[in-house]
Amino acid sequence: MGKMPKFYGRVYKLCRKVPKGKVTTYKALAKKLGSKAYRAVGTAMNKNPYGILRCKGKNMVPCHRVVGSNGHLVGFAHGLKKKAELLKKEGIRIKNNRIEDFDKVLANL
DNA sequence: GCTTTGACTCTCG
DNA sequence: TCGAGAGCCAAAG
Repeated sequence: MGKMPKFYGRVYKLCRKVPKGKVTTYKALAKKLGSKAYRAVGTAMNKNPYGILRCKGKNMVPCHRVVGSNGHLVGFAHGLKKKAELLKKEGIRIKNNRIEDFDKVLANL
C-alpha cells in the first residue's frame, strides 16, 4: 500500500465496506469519518488508486457505488454514463442518472 | 503558512 | 423541477 493521507485511507476502507448491489453517499461517508468533508471524500475518490477499472483485485474500491446525497449520480472519472452502467450491472436501477430505489439500495454503514 | 482546487451539499429564485 | 451561488473540509502547490 502506498502512502496516502489518512483521510483518504479511511475513505477507501469505508467504500470497500459497501456490499455489492448497494450504494452510499459522500455525505454518509464523511459522517462516518466524523467529518463533513464531503468534498474531500470526493477528491479522495478521484485520486483513489484502487479504482474499479484500475484495480480489480482485493484492494479494489467500489467507488462507483458512491453517489450524491439524494441518490443522484454525480461526478465520475470515466463519465456518469459508465458509472450508471456499472451500477445497473450490480442490480441497481438507474433512471436518467438517478437511482430509482435509492432508499432500498442505500447501504447501512 | 497562505492560496487554489475539487467525483459535494444546501439554499434560494 | 432546475440552475446558480455560497459554504465547508482536506490535500496539494
